[in-house]
Amino acid sequence: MITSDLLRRHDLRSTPARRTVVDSFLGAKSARTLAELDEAFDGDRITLYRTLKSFEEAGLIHRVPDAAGQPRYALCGDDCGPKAHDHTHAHFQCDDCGQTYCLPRVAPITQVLPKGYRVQEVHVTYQGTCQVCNVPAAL
Amino acid sequence: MITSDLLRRHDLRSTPARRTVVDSFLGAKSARTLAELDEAFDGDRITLYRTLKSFEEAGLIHRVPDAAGQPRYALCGDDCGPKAHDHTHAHFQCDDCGQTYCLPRVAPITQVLPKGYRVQEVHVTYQGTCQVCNVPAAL
DNA sequence: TCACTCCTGCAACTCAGTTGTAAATGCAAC
DNA sequence: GTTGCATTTACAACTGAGTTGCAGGAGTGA
Repeated sequence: MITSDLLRRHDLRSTPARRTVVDSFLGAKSARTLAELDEAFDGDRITLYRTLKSFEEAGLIHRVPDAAGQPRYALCGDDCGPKAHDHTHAHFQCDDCGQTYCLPRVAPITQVLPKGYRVQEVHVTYQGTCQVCNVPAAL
Repeated sequence: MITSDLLRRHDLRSTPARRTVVDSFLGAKSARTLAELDEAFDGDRITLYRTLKSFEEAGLIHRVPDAAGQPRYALCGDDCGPKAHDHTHAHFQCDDCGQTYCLPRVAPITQVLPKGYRVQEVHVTYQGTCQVCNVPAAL
């Protein structure tokens, strides 16, 4: 079973609650808010918080900064684990459907910085209309 | 008086509470968290919330998205007002001192986006070491 | 099957932020 | 300088997000 494997690969026990959360991520192509995850999760609110924390520590998911400051969560790539995270990709937030998508990696754009600044990470978030909502109604 | 003028230019009444908040912004070159503002503010917590909300609506300050999702506030440029905001500049968050600075405008980097996405705004946040903390100890 | 470790759910709590309201204050008109 | 009105401030009370402690239950390896 894919879900259980995914959990075990990150040294996480396979429990019903955790499988529900992972399935919720696998079933959605965009980053999930806590409210969205809570809706698909019939267990305790505290369990969800702890589950997400465990997932984050294990490198299974990562937190996506929302334009409004609201936290969102998305599945990590295969390269991520408890010791190394690679989240230099950009995020796209759609004003129409409200979804947040992970985009391919951004090219470094550090040259615009004034002298003296040393950059470790770059977070880029686009706001606009996504592929799905941008399709003309005629189609 | 500069502080009062700044308030009146944005159609805001000049009150002691507001002058304190504006002075706190003028005295700091980096974006302020609510906690930092609250420390410099001896009035009511609720007054601070409402003051910041008024300032934001009047285009005097803008909200800066922190890497951790914590809201920060910074003074707007002269171009900003209640009707138009121009916040296409980037922000730099220092891992050493924890400060967040507004940087010059970023060049558009929309070409990395897959087809079908229409971009309205780009939020760029750098994380690393700022000018001040990056100075070698020998200096 | 058993024992141990980790997970889950419950209760209780803290803290950030909001709403309603009455009193105080700023500011413009006279 | 005084007055009146609109706005601002402070207080009380509330809501909701997130955390902590703990006991019981479930997963996993021997």
